[in-house]
Amino acid sequence: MYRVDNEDLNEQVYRRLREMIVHRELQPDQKLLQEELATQLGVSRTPLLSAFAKLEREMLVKSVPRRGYFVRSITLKELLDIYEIRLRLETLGASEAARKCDNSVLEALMEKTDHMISLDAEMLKAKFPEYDYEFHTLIMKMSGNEFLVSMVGSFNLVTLGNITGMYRDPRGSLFEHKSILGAVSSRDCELAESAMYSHISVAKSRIEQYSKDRLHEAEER
Amino acid sequence: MYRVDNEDLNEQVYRRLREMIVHRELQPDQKLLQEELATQLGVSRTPLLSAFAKLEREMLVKSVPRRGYFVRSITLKELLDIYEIRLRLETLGASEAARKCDNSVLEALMEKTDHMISLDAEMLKAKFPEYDYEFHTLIMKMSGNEFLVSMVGSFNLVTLGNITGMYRDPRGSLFEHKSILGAVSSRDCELAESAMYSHISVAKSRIEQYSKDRLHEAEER
DNA sequence: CTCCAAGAAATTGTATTCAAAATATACTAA
DNA sequence: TTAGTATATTTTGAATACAATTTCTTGGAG
Repeated sequence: MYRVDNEDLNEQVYRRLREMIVHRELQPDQKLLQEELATQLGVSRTPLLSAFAKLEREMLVKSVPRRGYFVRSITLKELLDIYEIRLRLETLGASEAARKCDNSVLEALMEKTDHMISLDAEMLKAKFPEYDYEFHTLIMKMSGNEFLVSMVGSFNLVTLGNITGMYRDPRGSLFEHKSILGAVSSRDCELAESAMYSHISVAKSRIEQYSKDRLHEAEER
Repeated sequence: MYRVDNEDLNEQVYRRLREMIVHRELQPDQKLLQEELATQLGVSRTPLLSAFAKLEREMLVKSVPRRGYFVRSITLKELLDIYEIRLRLETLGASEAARKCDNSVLEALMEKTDHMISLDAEMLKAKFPEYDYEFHTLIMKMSGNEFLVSMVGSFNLVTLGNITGMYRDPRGSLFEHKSILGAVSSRDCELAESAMYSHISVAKSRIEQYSKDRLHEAEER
């Protein structure tokens, strides 16, 4: 019999570091001092290095040989590149989710979305990022394609850690989520796909707009 | 001044292991004995573990805590899931490549493709997998989206290691490659996208057909 | 005062070590 | 024999150790 619960230090350290990066406890471009981090996490450098290797392939850190590991900072171009990919992958996921839709998961997600809508502005702003990550992950899970889950998952993590300050009012997102869920529950693949497409397009335009504004600001000074 | 050439053991070991898996020197589901592999590669277990961590996120190995690392075997469903994703990602890549196309790379690739066509059947069969990997990678590079390069790259590696025996005559692929290149060089995004779409669709159907045949065979026995 | 060089300190990359867990082996009892 | 258990061996997970490299510091020289 296998022990599925078993989680080695590698994995724990990996998860914790990932969290620290996404939550900005570790700043972009910050050098990851191995001894310091190891002490802080109460482990040796060995599991840390394996965690770094994973995070590297997930674009959350970068390695400069003989210089160490650094939190990877994402440029605007890269962020848009990621959205271009999410546009392709998450539409696929939504379409497949509609095909294979599991009602129990779907209902729970609908309830959660309604619950979010009922929150007041401040509370919503605080809880939205986590919820948003969960929403997108669950849709991908419904698709039954594990690769989608893992890829979209890491893109969303990168996104999460990098769009601080460019968030729009989350309420709009929530209504978009509801239409996606509606399309999925009615098993309409094409509708689900297009609902997801516009949802992500909106977010992408928002980022483009934000970057244009910042450029403008810079010019005016 | 940075030393870009610098490649630490981690990276060397990672590359070598990846090669060994794709070339089937390490069989699917085979347990990766750390001490043995380390000795064989002339390193200690430390860099090996970092390499494993990377390969794990690349779906080439899987970790079973306290039991070790194993070469990941891909099921037919997973292979088809991968093709579904490639269909989405590589069409995006082809379209962007057509938009930003760099003629020097393109011409080299065209020549290489023509050269491949001129080879005799046996030679072609031997050299095709490597060439195919390069073709798809270069198209993604032309797109200018680094994430596409790395994602499609690892999918192609997984594919490469798992479609042994289901290869069709590569000559057909080469002609499809030529139409993709044609579309890219004429900067026609939509045509490039659809050419890539049908190219990957053909490969996908081939796999579906193969799996049906195998099922049939099994029933007849 | 600034720039550079030499030496000291810190940090990384990698090997080695050791404890804990898993696997294999040998022995005993039915 | 065969199953089950105790013991030995192997293997993993993780800390420690150490050499090589980078970074910091200090002390001139211009």
